[in-house]
Amino acid sequence: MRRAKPEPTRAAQVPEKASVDGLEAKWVPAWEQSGVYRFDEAATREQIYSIDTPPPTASGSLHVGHVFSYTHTDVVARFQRMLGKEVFYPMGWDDNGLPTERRVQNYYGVRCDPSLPYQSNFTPPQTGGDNKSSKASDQLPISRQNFIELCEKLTEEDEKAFENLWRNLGLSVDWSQTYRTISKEAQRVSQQAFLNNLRRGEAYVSLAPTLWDVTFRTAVAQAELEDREMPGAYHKVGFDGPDGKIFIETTRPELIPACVALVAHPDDDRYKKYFGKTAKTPLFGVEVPIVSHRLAQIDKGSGIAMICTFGDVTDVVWWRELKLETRPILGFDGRILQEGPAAVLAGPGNALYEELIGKTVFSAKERIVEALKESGDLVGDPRPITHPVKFFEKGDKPLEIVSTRQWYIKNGGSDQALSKRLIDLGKEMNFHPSFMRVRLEDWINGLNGDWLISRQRFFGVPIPVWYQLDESGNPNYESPILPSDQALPIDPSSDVPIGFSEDQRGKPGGFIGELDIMDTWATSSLTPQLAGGWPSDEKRFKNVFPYDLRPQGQDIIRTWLFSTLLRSQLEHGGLPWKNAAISGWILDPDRKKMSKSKGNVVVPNELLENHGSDAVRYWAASARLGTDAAFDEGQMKIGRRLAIKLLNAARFALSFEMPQGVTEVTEEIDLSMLASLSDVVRTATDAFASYDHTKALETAESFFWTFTDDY
RNA sequence: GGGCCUUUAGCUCAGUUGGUAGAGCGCCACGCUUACACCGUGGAUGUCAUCGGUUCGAGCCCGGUAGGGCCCACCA
Repeated sequence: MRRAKPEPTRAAQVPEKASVDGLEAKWVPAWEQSGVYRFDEAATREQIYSIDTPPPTASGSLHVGHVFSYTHTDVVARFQRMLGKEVFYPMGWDDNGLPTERRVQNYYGVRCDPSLPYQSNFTPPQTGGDNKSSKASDQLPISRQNFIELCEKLTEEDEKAFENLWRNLGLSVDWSQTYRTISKEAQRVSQQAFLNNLRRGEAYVSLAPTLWDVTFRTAVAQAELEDREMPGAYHKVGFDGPDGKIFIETTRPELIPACVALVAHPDDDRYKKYFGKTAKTPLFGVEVPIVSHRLAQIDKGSGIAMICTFGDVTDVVWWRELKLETRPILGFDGRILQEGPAAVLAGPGNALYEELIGKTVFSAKERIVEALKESGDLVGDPRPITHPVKFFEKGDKPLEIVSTRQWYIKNGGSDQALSKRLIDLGKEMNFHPSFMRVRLEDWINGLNGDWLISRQRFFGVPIPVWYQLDESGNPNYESPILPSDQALPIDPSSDVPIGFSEDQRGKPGGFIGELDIMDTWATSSLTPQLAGGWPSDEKRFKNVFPYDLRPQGQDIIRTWLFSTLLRSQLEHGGLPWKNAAISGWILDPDRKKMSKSKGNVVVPNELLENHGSDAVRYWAASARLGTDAAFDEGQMKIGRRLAIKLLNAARFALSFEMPQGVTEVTEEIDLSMLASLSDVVRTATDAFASYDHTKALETAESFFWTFTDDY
């Protein structure tokens, strides 16, 4: 039987003066106590409307944008409840991952050094440091476990602040249904889904050139990239060709020791004669083949380029397709490797390479340019340009490319059938507004490889595998040792695989644990499963999955929406939700996107205090889905005025004696009012049903003013 | 290079299947009319970015151009 919901209370007495102040303090505890928004597990699927709520990054700061989009969702939840639906409206916190680590570093003044031992009763050197990045040298190195404990402590505090904001905003969330992406349960779900992917051949490990952030010392995925315009310079450099100098133009002369070939377009008459022959690199005198490839651009620079391992992603394509040699010179720290390529060490540039060892890319470039000038291999002065350079979206230094062993999940980037299936699923999904669908399609069509999910970080869900060591102590990466499903969650760096004992860790014939953790999105992509109790609570999961609604921001279509769709297809063979409601940005009054770095962010708590929750919600609700909205306190003042007017109108209506014994409305003016009211109800209901809350608001509001002014 | 959205009153925005341009804010004038001064009543305000096409008729449909915002792309 379904639990009876409390009746809405009708105002028992009419207050002296209507006021919207203090409503939050009154209703937040009242809702909590009555449990009016609790999800009823006894409801059947037809009675349920389920929402896969975005778990905000708990380590981020609260933002008006949050208030804006979460209000859109709440409006839908309340409408569905009015229709009589049992609404599943949980809330999660995305608390694992890099943003948390960075916040902990700055907040407590520490950094993680996995080689250090655990300290009990550890007190961090500071609390409450700001979010500006502090220098690594000022941070106290602490053990992995100490670091993780601080992460857990701080995220719990941050989550409380979020919850308070949501409660004050009046979100009708079921606060008994919360989840954290770092919790044991979330780790279990995440590891289980990963193991399922692995067993079905959808997850795999591979040694390959990988985009690498030298500051965070981790691999990053395609979805986390962004381009930034950076100053650079073309350096015209001469190679010794078969019949004299061949000039190339490069922005990265420091990679000359990593050069493995020269490449030009197959149709380029200037260079055709050289294909199949070789040239010698300047300074280092390494002999490299001259090859042809369609991606070489005739009109770019001199039309012939050097291929290095690896300067950019095109180099990777050339290297792979042309089966070139590998001459890496950059380490994980972004500095020139101690151990240079054999061909370089054996050549005339040996001494110069020795000088470069340990230098950053920047200083290596300076030294190389100097050397090129001395040798006469640099023609003219470097020509300054600005060009787009790939960055990790959270990083400060350009990404490098290094060869590493990483875990991947198939995402259609190298699988046409899967790619097509995902696009078809996208077409099955209702996007609100519908034009947002093309962003998903663009993304799927533009994928150029599988999803790299491993991260060389600390605070996250461990990849749950071990590797067996052979007699010489070399790990067998091809067939990892898996835990049993019942054992999850596990941490392979402290747990031991079945059939082994701890003293075999790291020993020949024994095992080692995978150290990498999974990317945040590898867990966030499972929010439908996490909130829905998969895989243990089958009844709950069947009742809420596939969800009715996924609300989210337009900026994370390529990440959250896409990866959730992917995991759902891989695990369940279909859509994770029927509707995706996409909210827009908040722009400041100058129509620029609000962001922390611009210093134009408005703190939501102050807004709620100054204007009242209803007023802020009114502002949020007056913006359509998918449309960027200006931050407009004027609109909040109108909302506040409307709320007060409503209270006053109610006060006025309640001041009349109810006539006794009258059961029928007969006055024409009354009938007319009721007729237009029912039009309003119909229009507003239709609008809500098609996720058009602004029309519903406008219709109701305009009727209300006619009602108070004229009726 | 490809794509999406957007351009309507000073501001923020509506304008349903084509049929004489709308709201709120702001502005101006008038009103202390016991629900509301956190108010009410009344008023002024537009070459619907631009050029062309379809049509009896275009803010709306079609094509071009420009401004603004965003996404994607292998960017030596």
